[in-house]
Amino acid sequence: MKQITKYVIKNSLKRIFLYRACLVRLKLMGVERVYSYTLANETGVNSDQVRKDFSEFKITGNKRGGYNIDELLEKMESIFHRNKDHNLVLIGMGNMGQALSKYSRFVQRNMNIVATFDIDPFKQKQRSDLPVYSMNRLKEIIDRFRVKVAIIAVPEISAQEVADELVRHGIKGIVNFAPVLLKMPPDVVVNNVNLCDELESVIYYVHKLMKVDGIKNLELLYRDMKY
Amino acid sequence: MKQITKYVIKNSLKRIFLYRACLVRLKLMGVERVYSYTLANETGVNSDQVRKDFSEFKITGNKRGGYNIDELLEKMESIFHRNKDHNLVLIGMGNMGQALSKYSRFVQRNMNIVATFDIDPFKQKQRSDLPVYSMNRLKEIIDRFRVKVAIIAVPEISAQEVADELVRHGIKGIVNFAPVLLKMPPDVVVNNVNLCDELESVIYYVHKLMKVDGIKNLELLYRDMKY
DNA sequence: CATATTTTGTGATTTGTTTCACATCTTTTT
DNA sequence: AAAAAGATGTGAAACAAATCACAAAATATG
Ligand SMILES: NC(=O)c1ccc[n+]([C@@H]2O[C@H](COP(=O)([O-])OP(=O)(O)OC[C@H]3O[C@@H](n4cnc5c(N)ncnc54)[C@H](O)[C@@H]3O)[C@@H](O)[C@H]2O)c1
Ligand SMILES: NC(=O)c1ccc[n+]([C@@H]2O[C@H](COP(=O)([O-])OP(=O)(O)OC[C@H]3O[C@@H](n4cnc5c(N)ncnc54)[C@H](O)[C@@H]3O)[C@@H](O)[C@H]2O)c1
Repeated sequence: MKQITKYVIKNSLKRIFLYRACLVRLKLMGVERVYSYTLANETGVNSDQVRKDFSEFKITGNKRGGYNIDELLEKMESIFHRNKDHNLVLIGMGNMGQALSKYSRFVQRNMNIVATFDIDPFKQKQRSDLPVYSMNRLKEIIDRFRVKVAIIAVPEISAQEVADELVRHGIKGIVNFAPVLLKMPPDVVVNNVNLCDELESVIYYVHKLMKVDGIKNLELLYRDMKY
Repeated sequence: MKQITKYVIKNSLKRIFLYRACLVRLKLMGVERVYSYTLANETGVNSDQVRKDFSEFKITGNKRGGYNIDELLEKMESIFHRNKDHNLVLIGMGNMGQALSKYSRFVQRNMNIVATFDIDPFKQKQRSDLPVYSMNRLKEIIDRFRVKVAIIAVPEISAQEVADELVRHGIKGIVNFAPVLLKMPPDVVVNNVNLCDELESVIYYVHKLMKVDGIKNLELLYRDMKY
């Protein structure tokens, strides 16, 4: 029962990520407690929204006293299952795959790429920080490290095939950099990251902004962009 | 007059990108005409939505006859200003920058990275397909190629500073890979691409899916994920 | 050429999200 | 200790997005 599988990160979840990043920064600066409007200012949303978002995720603070940063972060960590480590596999060690494999922030956030895979025997021989295996060791590694989430960075043409194999071996979540919609069973989460689209949408909005004349229209446009 | 600047690609715009990719594929397969439900099937949305989206972007077809693929694509090209070329600059030729600079699909979609920049003199000397300049040639290149949109792939710590410089030289749109919110004048469009967040959100939804028991809850979850 | 069929395009309706407004709780001040 | 001030948390209201439903148009059929 395969179907086109894709999802959009809910805006409220996106904002939660924003708040968290902001909290981490404030904590480093020695701040201990924040108010909804503190977070609002720092993240460019409004304070009602901050509180509503918190309410959606069952996060509470102290009336009048705001929120204790440590408590907030702890709650968020448990919401995002960051108290445990998450093992990942990365398929495709081309340009994109190499860059991702070297990205240290994944580890900082408890997401460890335990191994990478490529069909190209040459790529397998290159030495890099992470092992590059051939595809026939996929099952072994996924089982050994109990991997549930994979990153696909193979060419468009191979993406579906690779995704199918991943799912056969028990993968339940995929971040897909190939610009294709994958057909997957409904219990697999697929997040498509399409960098061309991200760029094009900026170009689109820039053109729109340049065409706008009056202040009125500008405000309408900002609304449109969810400013 | 700087402020936190960010925007979210409207879902309707995201879907338009989806339709276009699908149309390109169908055209290659020799298909000439599509119906709203064709696109709906291929992209996993429903056909009412396809028509509503088209209506939002002033795209029309023939009653009973559906849409002619060539006409559709032409209209979309003009909506996205793809009839003209778009020159881009890329700042930061580290792991991410290198990968992006080699991504051929940008060019296929009329987006040309005309030059890249890095403060590291060593990076400037490496030979690559694209020139790697020092930052003091930024203005010259932006002016010469009438660049309006830039890609930031420098470390978090330098991103704001680099963005400020870009804006001083006339850049109006930024795709920012550094995990920081930029403070920008309101007439600059900033699209933050945060790959950690993309991954974490998948982990989040995978956990949610695994916890779900009944079919009922599954449906609720799908709704939540904008399946 | 009249009738049946199919598909678009869009108001009307439903569903979802954001903003508003204020009761409630907590801390500070007098 | 009472009053004032400041912040949260959450229904209600306003706004936005998605789905429904159907008239209107185009094509096919007999
Ligand atoms: N390079 C970028 O900046 C960039 C940006 C956005 C998206 N992408 C997308 O990411 C994907 C990879 O891009 P890239 O530039 O790294 O391409 P690439 O050609 O450099 O790398 C692809 C890698 O995948 C490997 N591969 C191919 N088929 C495979 C298979 N069946 N199983 C395992 N490995 C396989 C190849 O050996 C190669 O190493 C593409 O879909 C591309 O569209 C790339
Ligand atoms: N590598 C990844 O896969 C990845 C993924 C997502 C996001 N990012 C983000 O992208 C950015 C770059 O990541 P990276 O892995 O390529 O880092 P990197 O350290 O490999 O590269 C950064 C490059 O920027 C250059 N630089 C530093 N300061 C500069 C300045 N002021 N002006 C011009 N150039 C400057 C450095 O010389 C270096 O070449 C970071 O913000 C990172 O968080 C990277």
